Amino acid sequence: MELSQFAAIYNYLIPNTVEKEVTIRTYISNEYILTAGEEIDGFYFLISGKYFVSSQEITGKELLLRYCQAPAVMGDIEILEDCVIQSNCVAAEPCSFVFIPKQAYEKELKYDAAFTQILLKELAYKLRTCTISSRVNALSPANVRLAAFLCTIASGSNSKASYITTKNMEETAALIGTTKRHVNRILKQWIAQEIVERENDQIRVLQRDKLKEISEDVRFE
Amino acid sequence: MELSQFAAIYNYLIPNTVEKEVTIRTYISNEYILTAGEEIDGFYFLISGKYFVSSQEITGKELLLRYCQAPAVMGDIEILEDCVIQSNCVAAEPCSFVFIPKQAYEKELKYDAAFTQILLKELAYKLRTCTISSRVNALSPANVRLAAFLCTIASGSNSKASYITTKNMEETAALIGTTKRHVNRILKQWIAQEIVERENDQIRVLQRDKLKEISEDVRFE
DNA sequence: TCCTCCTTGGGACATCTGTCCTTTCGTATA
DNA sequence: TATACGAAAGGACAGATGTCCCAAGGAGGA
Repeated sequence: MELSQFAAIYNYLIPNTVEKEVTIRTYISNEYILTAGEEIDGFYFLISGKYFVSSQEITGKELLLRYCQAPAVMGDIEILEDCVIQSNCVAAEPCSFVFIPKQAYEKELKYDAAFTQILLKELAYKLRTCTISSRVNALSPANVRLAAFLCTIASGSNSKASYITTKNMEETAALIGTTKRHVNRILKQWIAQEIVERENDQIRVLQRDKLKEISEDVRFE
Repeated sequence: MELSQFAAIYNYLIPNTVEKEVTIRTYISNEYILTAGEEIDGFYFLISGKYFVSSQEITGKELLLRYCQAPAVMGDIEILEDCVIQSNCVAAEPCSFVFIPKQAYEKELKYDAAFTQILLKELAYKLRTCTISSRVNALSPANVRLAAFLCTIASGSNSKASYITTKNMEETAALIGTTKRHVNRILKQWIAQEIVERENDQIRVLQRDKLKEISEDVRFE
């Protein structure tokens, strides 16, 4: 989806913030934006920041579905399918959104051609990437997924070396669909190969190229 | 997505078949409808029959993405994202579609509110189910996926006992993301438990309840 | 300071799954 | 008929991954 179209929507919506019940919502790092199982209240158009989407099985197992940066929309599935929130959305860094209440959409935007085109493109994009990651998740072993994960979250940082805090290994492991134990196994192997090193609660990427090689073009975005 | 809305579209489109370049396309069992990597020529609205969608990795590995029955649409991702065909679509039984050429869509339907709503709902539905199956494929072991697969393809048949032809075990295995060898292992175990039996090239389901239990509510649809 | 609780890393083992290979069997062909 | 070829089942083994558990270390409270 092209940013220019998104920008058009933003420009259209933001000036009307007060009058049309359209507001800006902001979240801090690690804050839950949406929680699976709850009711959706409207559309969220990401303006800045990144968030990640994960979903949970009945068993409690979690899985990273994708990382999102602008332009991105939350709430589309839920409003269009009239269902509860399907996945957890958590801010990966400070995020701000243009928020459009569900009622405002139903009343004023549902048959707005420009708005619907934006939604269509966004949904098609999500579906295509979901299809790709579905295949990848199912067919790639855990070390490939872990490498892809590290590449993804390290993508914003310094290109020479990056530090990744592992304050919560349990959750990190769950996000890529495996266990802490197994992540440790993989890391230990990479440390032996000097691809990464550990220090306190940080994983430092030493050879990003190697990680990219291992991840085989898999990306969570 | 509700069938009634789909019916409305069909009723709207079909009478105009000749004038508007809208045609009916039919396929026999096992025929390829769309092949990944080729160009899309239009929208396909399923009227009758079932097809399945699978995708291939560079490695040649295949994975079942979903089974579709009416109402269902093919070509939406490709046209909206302007990309080549993302997945293979193969008729599971004789299928017929209302076919709308891409140009006809661009010219006459792109800003048609009713048509856009149909697309939106279909995309949202696909995205939701893709999300679910993504998680399931990634987190469920092969026996759960195989049970789900058998339940899905047996769902149309007699409820007491069903026969499934395994003319092509290799492909069946690939579809659920594993190998023929492993499928055999699982089947052997189920035969010992009298959940299924094999005869010639058929798998006969003896205890569908057990399979449903094993499949843990996983469905490819 | 000492105790307790929690988290983390990793050992041991079981299970899941893929790869390779052998045997068997049916079919086609000389 | 005998031979050859190929598909299918399954044995053997290795690697990937999950489960259970323990020891070490850090944080917080008595």
